[in-house]
Amino acid sequence: MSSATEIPRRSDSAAPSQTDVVIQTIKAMITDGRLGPGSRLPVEKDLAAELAVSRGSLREGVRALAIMGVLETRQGDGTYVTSLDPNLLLAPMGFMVDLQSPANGTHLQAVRRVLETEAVGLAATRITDEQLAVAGKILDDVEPLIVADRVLDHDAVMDADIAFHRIISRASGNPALHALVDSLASRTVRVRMWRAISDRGAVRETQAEHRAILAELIARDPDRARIRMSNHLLGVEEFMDSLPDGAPELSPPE
Amino acid sequence: MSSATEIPRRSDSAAPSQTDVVIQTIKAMITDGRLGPGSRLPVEKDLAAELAVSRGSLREGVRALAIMGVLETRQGDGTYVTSLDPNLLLAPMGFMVDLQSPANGTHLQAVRRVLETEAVGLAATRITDEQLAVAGKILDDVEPLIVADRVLDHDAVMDADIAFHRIISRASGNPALHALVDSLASRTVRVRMWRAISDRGAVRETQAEHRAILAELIARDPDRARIRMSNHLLGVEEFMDSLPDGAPELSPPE
DNA sequence: GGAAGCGAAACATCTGAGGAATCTGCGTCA
DNA sequence: TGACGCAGATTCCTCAGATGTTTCGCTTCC
Repeated sequence: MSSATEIPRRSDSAAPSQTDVVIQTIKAMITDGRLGPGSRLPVEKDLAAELAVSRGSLREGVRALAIMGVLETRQGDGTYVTSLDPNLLLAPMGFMVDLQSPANGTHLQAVRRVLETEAVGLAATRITDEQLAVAGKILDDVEPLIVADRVLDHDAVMDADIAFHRIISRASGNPALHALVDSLASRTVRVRMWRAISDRGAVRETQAEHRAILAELIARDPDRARIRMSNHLLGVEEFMDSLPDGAPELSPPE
Repeated sequence: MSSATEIPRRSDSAAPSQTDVVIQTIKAMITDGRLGPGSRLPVEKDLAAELAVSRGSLREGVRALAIMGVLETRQGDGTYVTSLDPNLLLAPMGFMVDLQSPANGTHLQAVRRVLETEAVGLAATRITDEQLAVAGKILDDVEPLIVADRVLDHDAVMDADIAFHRIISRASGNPALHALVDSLASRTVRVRMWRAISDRGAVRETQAEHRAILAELIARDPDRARIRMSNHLLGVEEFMDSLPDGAPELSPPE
């Protein structure tokens, strides 16, 4: 084996904790088909006995899986397997994206650009007239919030940005792609993004790029839509790269 | 809002469990900068008191974060924040990919194709001679295992496949991209993939495609490398699409 | 027949205890 | 003086029991 680089492996087979046993066993139950979406798990006491662990350890494992969106516990009812939809399982990824340092944020942004470019290309031939109308309305509603390259309501503009991109990725028809793009462009990431755009006085420019993307979608032209989206996100990347970096929310010394 | 599909939202603000409090608080500590990579957390007792939860609830939250690769607990020592590297944080995503149904597997495969195509394009201008040599050796070593379109050692061929693609994505120079590609092409996914390839008698063809990709990398030609990779993964997608589908070993009857 | 009420079932949380692994400081010895 | 080994302290790991809260299903009553 080419063990090669020093990949830090947490799951040393040496000491699998009780909680790890729980997680691995339940995962195996699902992949084996013993448990399917919507299935109900045995009650805590029984399952703990079956896996030969205490209820406390079982709960730790179940909770971890619940956080990851695999299981869902309902007090007074029971524990169930979720639908296992991509949106549900990829949601926690946004959590991890938030924890990335700004340096890696640049890398993630590049990934996002690639994926959204693909998404807009797919969407160009699949997006419905209704979706196009909604996207257009989003851009229209934002317009009055921008005056002389200053933003009146940052949150509203950001929400519109999220909604606009989300409609497009959803229209791609690939739920996994949609979920992934959504995770990569979490709210935390976008806060940094819009600060960069705002600092550079590029709010109107960004808005214009959005309109250009929408125009290509209306024209149902995948190639041109890709170019517009790619250009749009490339611009955002440049803004973020030139950001002073530094800690996320920490008040910059200057 | 276009609430659209009935996405089951677990995080109803109505009832944030104690464990959720723990997770959110610790996450906030990290994003705020109060805790950085390598930082040590207060001991269980103190932290539980600070967050006003019992040790058990605290442990559930800490464990969940540990599973996600954010924290690392060392018995007898303490609890620490990990390096927060993309490889570490995106690793659990492979777990979620494994749980996807075959139907969504097709969608994930499409995402993988897009990302790996980008990766190979970036790698073409950055890959080192050493990495090229290793990639070449991987393909050479696999050759004798294939005779008349039959595979002697499935595991070995699959490992080689993983290693080949991994070297390329690593050479892209984008750690986030590398980590993501790695997660999408988990071992479980590849098992299905190679079964499809094998069933279609396309083993030699696949090997030839790998060699074509390597040739373009040696030539340092990003455009051609992209085409080769895209073609390669598109072929794999087709094989998988034509697979009898159906759940692996799922027995729905009750 | 329908609705309100009761009780069982199940998860949520807390508390206390003992065990195992690790680190630290001190003493001993060469 | 330096290295080694041992004991204590620290910390996480696991377990067990008890109580609170929520939900579901059945019964009873109007």
